[in-house]
Amino acid sequence: MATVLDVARLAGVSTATVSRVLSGKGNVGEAARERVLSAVRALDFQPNRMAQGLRRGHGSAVGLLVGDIEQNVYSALTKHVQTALGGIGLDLMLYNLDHSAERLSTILEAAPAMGLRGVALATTDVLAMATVGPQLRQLQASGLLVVSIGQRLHREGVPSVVHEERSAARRAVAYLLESGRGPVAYLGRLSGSAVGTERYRGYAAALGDAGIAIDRDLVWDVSYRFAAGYEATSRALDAGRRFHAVQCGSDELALGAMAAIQDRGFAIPDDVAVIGFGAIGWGGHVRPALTTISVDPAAVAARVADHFAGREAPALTIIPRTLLRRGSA
Amino acid sequence: MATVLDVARLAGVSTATVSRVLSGKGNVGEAARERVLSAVRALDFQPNRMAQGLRRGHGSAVGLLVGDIEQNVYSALTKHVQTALGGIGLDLMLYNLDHSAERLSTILEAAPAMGLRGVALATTDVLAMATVGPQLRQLQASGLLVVSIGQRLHREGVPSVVHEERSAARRAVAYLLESGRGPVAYLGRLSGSAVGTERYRGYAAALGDAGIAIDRDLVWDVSYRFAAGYEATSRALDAGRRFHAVQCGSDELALGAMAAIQDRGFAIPDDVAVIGFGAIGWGGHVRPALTTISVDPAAVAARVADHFAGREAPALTIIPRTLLRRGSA
DNA sequence: CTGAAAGCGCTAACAT
DNA sequence: ATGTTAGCGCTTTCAG
Repeated sequence: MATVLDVARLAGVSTATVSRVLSGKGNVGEAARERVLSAVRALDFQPNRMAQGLRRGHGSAVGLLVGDIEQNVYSALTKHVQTALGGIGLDLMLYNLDHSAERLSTILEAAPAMGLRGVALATTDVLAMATVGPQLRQLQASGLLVVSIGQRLHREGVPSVVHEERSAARRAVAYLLESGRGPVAYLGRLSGSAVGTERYRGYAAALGDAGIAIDRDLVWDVSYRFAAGYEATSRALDAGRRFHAVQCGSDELALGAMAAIQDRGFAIPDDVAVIGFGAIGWGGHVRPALTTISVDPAAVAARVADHFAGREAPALTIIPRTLLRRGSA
Repeated sequence: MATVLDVARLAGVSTATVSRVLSGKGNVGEAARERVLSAVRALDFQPNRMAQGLRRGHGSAVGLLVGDIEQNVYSALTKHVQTALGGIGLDLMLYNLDHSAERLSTILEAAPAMGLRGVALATTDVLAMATVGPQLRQLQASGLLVVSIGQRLHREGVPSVVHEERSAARRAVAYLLESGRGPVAYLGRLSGSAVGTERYRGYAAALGDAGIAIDRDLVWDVSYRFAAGYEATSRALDAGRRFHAVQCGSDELALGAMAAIQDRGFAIPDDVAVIGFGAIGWGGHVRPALTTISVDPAAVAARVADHFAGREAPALTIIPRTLLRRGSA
């Protein structure tokens, strides 16, 4: 591994000049610059990131904290964030929270010592701001860049990049109602999830718009995974609840609901229409194909990169969603 | 951020002693150790990873290079690898290869300067060993730990942790044949994928065992994604090919095949049985539920961690697979 | 058992 | 425009 000193010697300049050429800061004569550059190439020099980090006070990796990388929403996000960060010379340190608040705190606690340039928090779990808030502020005070993805924390001073939630759900449910698919049930996580509540509110708003009262028996509060969707829907079906559509809080849930409906011999969408939320990969390939609400991880990643690149960016960015009409509704 | 010097001062010892206590290397008197430890707690000291890395010559993060994090196989693997590495004090730097050989080379090239402790290569794409081989050896020469996941590179001197491929496929196809589901088609990537060929060979072996000749029209060489499976199967169906089962090289492909079959009004598994490969998350929730071949990311991660922990581990570990019988076959 | 001191590779004042 | 130099925080000989 060649060092700046090797480059400096070969180019016949001092290490300071090498550093200046490489960083682009400070004035360097054309002749010297040329020689440095060719020495860099000749030695295949790559600056040692740890030394740079030690000197600068922070490294060149951003910590991405995701709720659960195994869920497609997060893996798709991760992919785009990694690409976007790579574009501005930043690496990605991945931390899987596994939806654990304790783990989140531990990681936040260790972030400065880790040499992270910043932290991107991507979880929709409701955060205990009493403990997380101070930690986040502490990080910012240490000079770390902090960004929230999917959850609005801009009031807490954390720039946030989120998707539209309530209005998107509202439009989807309105579509169901207009298509004569009522009564419409809601399947999703109401508490514990920062976005779950918003989505439910969109459902409630759409019913309100249509002058329909909310039927508590048609609102199922569950976790986000497949099994939860399957069970809740099965229970409702077996209990003889009357509904002709289900708006789900996630695609996983929607798939679970579809399985429950199909297992009981009902047809989708004729007997029961289903709309998911999140447009994960396989939704279009299931039969019937899942009608769902879009996500735009690339747009999110682009905005997140803006923040880490130090580019001007709004404290709150809201990415729009659209209804993806496919076979299930 | 407290430094070793702060701790040393508070404990009334030298920084060397603090370092010795923290690393557990070297002898330290009981009294001194106690004082250091309580000083560490009092100051909430956490060693600066970049300084440690600079001094030691390498950092404490492992680079995980995955083919495509958005594919469930890789995200599940990543999750477990991150957990396992965390257990031995290592962080995870994620690099998404996007199946690009060029990107792989770039990352491998930069790895030492990045301060990585090691690199875990998780891709089943066929590697151009002429260029990748030397790079890998170069990394090892620089003291980086290198492990291959999913692809056998132990002959190249890279310890590998892989799943059973050929024999697992062979058993699955044999099961199809024994259940009277023949003729059996094979849908998967034959070239370009290091495991695709192996899986196909398992298929071929099972046919051979049953004394059946391979019908080239029933072997579809495609990429790994949904769409490819859908199209290949549609084409075969529309061309009037005769087969009553499809062994697929991946679950994504299987889902595509199922959609094609269902779209043409055929029943699964009665008209055509389908077996996937890989047991990704949603397979059990589709209808009919996908019969597939298991994966064990936790087992893989555990072995990978063994390598990075410097624990004794075999040059080649093969994780067994089992047939997961569900509804589609 | 413990301390002093050198130095990992780099950057940023500070000189010139 | 360019060089000199002082560390960033830590580990590790080398002395004692």
